[in-house]
Amino acid sequence: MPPPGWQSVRDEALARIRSGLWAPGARIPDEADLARELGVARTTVNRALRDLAATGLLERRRRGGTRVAPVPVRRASFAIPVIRQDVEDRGMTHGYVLLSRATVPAPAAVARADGLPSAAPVEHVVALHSADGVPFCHEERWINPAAVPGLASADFATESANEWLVRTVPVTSGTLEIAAAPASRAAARALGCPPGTPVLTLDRTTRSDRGPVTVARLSYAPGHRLRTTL
Amino acid sequence: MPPPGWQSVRDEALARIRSGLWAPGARIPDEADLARELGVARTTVNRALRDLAATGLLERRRRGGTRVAPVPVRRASFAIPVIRQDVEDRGMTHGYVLLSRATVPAPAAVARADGLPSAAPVEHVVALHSADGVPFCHEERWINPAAVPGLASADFATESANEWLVRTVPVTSGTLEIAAAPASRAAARALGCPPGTPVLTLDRTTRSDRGPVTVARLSYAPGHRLRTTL
DNA sequence: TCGGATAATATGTCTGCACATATTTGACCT
DNA sequence: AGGTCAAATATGTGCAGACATATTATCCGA
Repeated sequence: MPPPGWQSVRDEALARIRSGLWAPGARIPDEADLARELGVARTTVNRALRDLAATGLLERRRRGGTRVAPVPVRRASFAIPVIRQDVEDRGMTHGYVLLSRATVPAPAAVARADGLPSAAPVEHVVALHSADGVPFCHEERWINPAAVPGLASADFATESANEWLVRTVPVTSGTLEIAAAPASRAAARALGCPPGTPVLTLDRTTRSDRGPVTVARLSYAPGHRLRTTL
Repeated sequence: MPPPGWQSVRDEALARIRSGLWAPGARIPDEADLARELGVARTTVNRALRDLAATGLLERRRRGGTRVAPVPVRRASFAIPVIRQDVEDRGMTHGYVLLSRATVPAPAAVARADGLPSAAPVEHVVALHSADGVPFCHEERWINPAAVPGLASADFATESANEWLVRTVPVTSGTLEIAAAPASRAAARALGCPPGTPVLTLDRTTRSDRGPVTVARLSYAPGHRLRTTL
């Protein structure tokens, strides 16, 4: 009988939920009882149940006990990788081309998303990532020079702004928005599809303790899918 | 001096990463040393570092020690809620209309995604969710009757198939794919937009231990965004 | 020099115990 | 009845100590 282990406890709890023994909304035995029943320490039960609660299958409240979530709000997690790694993980070779770079006044939408004063000077960087020579992802990015020392001397011709930034600027927080949008004219040209083609877009904003760092829109080639397992 | 606590340890580690004291790729002190330095038990340090590793900021290997992830692959997690709840959480009232329901031979794409024999009989359910009366999400779903006892007597006119299923069938696993696609003719009509309009689609497959349960495509109204914070 | 067995090491996990903290229950008083 | 406050309770977290396990480093012989 090799491993009791917290994962076994979790699996046992999972089985009871799935079998209906523990019905949705119903309260389950408390940690101490389960520990006794399963012959493990309460700490171990705690870890297992905390794990299930993190995935949304259980709801726990102090003194209120633990109950099976009435509606199992599954929680899906995606790895948000550096694009080069994403491509290479698919067994393809990554290509990168800098399309343009310039200092411009921040467009209104960017200033708003980033919390920058309107029309503040920002670095505008546009690039295209490819996989095995096929356009993969169009990257349009605005960088706040005030929060990024050394920006002027960064060379985005050989390294993507994304990678340079994660290497250089310690990011403290940010947001991510996923949407479907018609390909902009520039993105369409770069991706080799007609303007207006539906493309998956990821809009990221990141901040450091020096203030807003960058706003980026990634437009993936038509047909791209984000996948995860539940 | 209120709470040392594992969260404080995590925050301290975070600060060291962000400040560059612990550089990307570099190895950090081992748990025992940190525990001594911070005046907590190793268990506490372990929990803190495990937490950071789960978010992708640290990489840990037995005997190999812990190091700062060279490229911080942030991990974003979305709650995949029941649509009604999603709408209500936004402070809007949820509406639901069943558009059609029929038993049909499984389309090839569905059979493939679900691992069903081609043209097996499946239940085809189409519905529209609305928020404050405005079209919100078009739901097209195929259900495998073989894995869902009681399907015939389910009433999808008043309750969405989604909710009925999560209430009725214990799901063991599944996949989720997010993509951008042109609105199908049916989805466009239901959502009130021209066919071909870019819409965000979520394709879900779910399985129980009885076999494939359902394949669903949710087409969100144009402009819909999935948001998360990093 | 190349393997391969062996030791060293950092993390993974369990246990038993203790105390902290959020909630709920219920007793008590008005 | 109604409201207040104190107990009871389940989870959250901490600690020290121990052993398990993966992986790396080292040593030794062919």
